Amino acid sequence: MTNTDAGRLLKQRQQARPSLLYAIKQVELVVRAHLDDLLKPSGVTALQYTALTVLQRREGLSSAELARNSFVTPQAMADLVMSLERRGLITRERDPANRRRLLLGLTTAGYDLLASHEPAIRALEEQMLGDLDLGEREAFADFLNRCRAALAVEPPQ
Amino acid sequence: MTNTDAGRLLKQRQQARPSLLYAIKQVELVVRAHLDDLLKPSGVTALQYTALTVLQRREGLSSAELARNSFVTPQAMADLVMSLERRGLITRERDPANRRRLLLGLTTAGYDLLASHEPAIRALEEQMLGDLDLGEREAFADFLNRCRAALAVEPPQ
DNA sequence: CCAATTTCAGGTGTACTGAAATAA
DNA sequence: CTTATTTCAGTATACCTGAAATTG
Repeated sequence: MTNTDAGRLLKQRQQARPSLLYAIKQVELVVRAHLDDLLKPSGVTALQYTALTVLQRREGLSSAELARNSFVTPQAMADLVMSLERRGLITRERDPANRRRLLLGLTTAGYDLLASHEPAIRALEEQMLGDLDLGEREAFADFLNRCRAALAVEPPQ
Repeated sequence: MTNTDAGRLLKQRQQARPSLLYAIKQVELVVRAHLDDLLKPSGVTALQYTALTVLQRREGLSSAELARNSFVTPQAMADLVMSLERRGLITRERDPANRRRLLLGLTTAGYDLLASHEPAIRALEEQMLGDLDLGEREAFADFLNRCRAALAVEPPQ
């Protein structure tokens, strides 16, 4: 069967129910839109905020490790890390055990920024999950973790 | 309590379990990384591919409607739409009932492109869900739809 | 010599704000 | 007159490839 044949068949049945891949993307899109609105006043993007929350949980990561965590190139993460450093939200210090690496950590300003947004972020998550009971939330988290594990070579933490 | 106090408290307990917002973002990140690799040979980005799948399900949308569906500005979507038209994957035709609107539709080349990638996309979804049985998949889809509905003013479709 | 981290250089894609033209 | 859609112009950020320097 040629591609054109396949295309015509697809056009004929015209169904193509939305996939779970698409459903995940849609939820992520609407979450990001809300996050952008929420974070705009403080001048950090959703991407920068996410990087800060990762550093909060795993202090002492290098930029390269952070890049692997987010599936981007080390160069792309370097841009983000430098802008966070310029804003005074993170520090970079040579790893004494391996002088190639620059270990990242949050400054007090970084912690303050996270703390100041925590209530609104928590409220956003609560709005998203409002309809789900405790058991459903646990199942949801479990599904997401299993999906990530099934696609990732190395699960982040 | 000042922000600085909150920041210190957060630093002290050092817990901050990953949120469901973050778990969703992580799954979306790893899916997008796989999608990019998959689509790279054909020269379309994951965003362009997603737009094509939306048009496949809902032919006759305008660019502005597509933009609202993806929570981006009409200008941002116009860029994407024009590049799809330049590649010959979609058509734009004046809506006879409302001559402001340009209705979007897939060309045969557009359908062929979707059809040629369908098996790999389906395999990617299967790899992601490999661990989940049928009942869990239905519950997962249900959770995602309820989360989107809880955050979106207007559910797409 | 090879691998990992960082940095420099340059290019492209994405999405934004602001503003204007057209049509309902 | 107001609103929606599209288009034009300019800008910032994000992310990429390629290459070089440093260290292990």
